[in-house]
Amino acid sequence: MKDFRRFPVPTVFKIYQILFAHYGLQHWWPGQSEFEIMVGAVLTQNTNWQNVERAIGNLKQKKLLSINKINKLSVSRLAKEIKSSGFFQIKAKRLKALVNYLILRYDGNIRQMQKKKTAVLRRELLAIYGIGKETADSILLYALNKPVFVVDSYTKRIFVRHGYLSDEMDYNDIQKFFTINLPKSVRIFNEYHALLVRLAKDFCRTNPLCESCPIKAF
DNA sequence: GACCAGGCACATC
DNA sequence: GATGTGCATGGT
Repeated sequence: MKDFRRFPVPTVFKIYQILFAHYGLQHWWPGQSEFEIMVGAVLTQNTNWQNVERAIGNLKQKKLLSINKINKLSVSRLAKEIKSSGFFQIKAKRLKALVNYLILRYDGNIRQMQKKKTAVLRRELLAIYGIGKETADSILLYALNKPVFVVDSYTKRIFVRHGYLSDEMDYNDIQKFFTINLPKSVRIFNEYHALLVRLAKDFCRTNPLCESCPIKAF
């Protein structure tokens, strides 16, 4: 039995406050529409965000960044347009699967989608080809404003290194850890995940031993 | 040239 | 259910 309450609310929240004080607002998710956020969530799978930005920029420039446009594109054409994001063949299929779902289930109307319950949406998203837990939760939190904590490899790495989580904990375990120990707030979940990514990019890369990490100040 | 980046599906045991 | 592998670009 894993003891998720070993580090109660004040600690997990305090770490959030420290990161926020250190880095400030991160303004996530970078994207001008709900659909753009969803596309970014798929394209960023195991991929540097800079490469994703190129791909999204290309789609925008060619006026292809819409549900209907992508629905009409062939997989091979779409793959060509998102090449810079890597894994482009498979990601083209994944994007097609996503827009197919949006059109079939919601007639391409994301506002309609937002009215549904979080648990229902999560099940639906996870059933789409190419959408796993992190991508589904990113879409729920950042595109649909649902209070779901997003776990990624950075989240685990950071909290394992600092001794708050054990290495054998999986996605569900880690998500539960944060959900139990934080107020259920879209704003906090949004900012916390963004801050962890910021910390990982900004600090962890050059300081693998975590020396002088802001989290250590706690 | 090696290594990494905001995962996922699928095969195999 | 756990573990291994393919997918691929662009920066460091």
